[in-house]
Amino acid sequence: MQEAASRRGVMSRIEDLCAERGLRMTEPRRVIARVLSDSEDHPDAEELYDRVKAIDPAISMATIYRTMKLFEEMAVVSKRDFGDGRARYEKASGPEDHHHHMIDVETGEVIEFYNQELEDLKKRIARDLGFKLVDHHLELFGVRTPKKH
Amino acid sequence: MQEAASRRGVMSRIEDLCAERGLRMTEPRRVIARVLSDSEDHPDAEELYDRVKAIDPAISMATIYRTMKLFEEMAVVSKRDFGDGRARYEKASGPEDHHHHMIDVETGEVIEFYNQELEDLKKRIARDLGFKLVDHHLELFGVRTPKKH
DNA sequence: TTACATGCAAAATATTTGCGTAGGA
DNA sequence: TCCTACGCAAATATTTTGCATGTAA
Repeated sequence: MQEAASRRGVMSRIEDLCAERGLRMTEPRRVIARVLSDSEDHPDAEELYDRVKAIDPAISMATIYRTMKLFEEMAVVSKRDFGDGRARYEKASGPEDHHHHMIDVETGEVIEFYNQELEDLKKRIARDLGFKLVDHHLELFGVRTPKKH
Repeated sequence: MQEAASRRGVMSRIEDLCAERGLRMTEPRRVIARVLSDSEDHPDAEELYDRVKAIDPAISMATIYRTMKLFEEMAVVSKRDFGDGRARYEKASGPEDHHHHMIDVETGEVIEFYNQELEDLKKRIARDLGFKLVDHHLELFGVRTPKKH
């Protein structure tokens, strides 16, 4: 298990990153950063807004979107798309922990997975096409198969 | 090269599929099916609308969306997401030709590729997670690397 | 102090839907 | 004929933006 953000004093990992990169750390950004740091799922803007409002009700939806765009540009969060019409966000992890998503099309449940073979293969495919990989998304959509007995 | 749709008489491949599946073949559906059959790229709704209007100006945007949803449910087209805010469509290909997309983040250029190793790996990952794969999306985002000299 | 971030509300985008009419089987 | 698809326009849903004000550095 990696070093827990909440045990490193008052600042979350995401706050650290923002500070390192010279961003002006305002109250809304601090709150949003902490909510993201504490989230283990894939909230959309509305869901983030709810969680942030629970801490500081003055923060607006516009700031959620503006901050997500900022954090995304700074590679602090990743934007995801699971096929419903809205964007979802999760804290960015380094290239050494680039997981993907298996989506249960019947329940909407999202399972994260990581596969080293896949990581290697993707890099190889990109290189063969003459590209350096900047980002990549993989979503698998499936139905649960009954357990064999 | 597979049998060209336009040489099989008046009906496009997509029209065939619709007929086979007992869909009422209206004029708008016929036109949209042909536009899709003739498209080798990944048009969004607006772009499809333009191409369709060029053939029959009476066809509305609502019908584009309604028909895309219908065709998607019938597995006649696939919906794609390349990270800008809109859905893109392309004619569905069988599981034996499931290609993916490499997107040049600097130019927006989209390159299709196919990789059998990747197909096998994805199926294996899904199975290991207890799922049967229904659909899957992979997009690689990258920058072109200068040719070695 | 001063540039930049914020809240609010309006705008822009993308997509869906209700309703009365038209058209395919 | 009869059911369903269609066009139109209004409605939704999501995300972005202009502007006046507030605030971190």
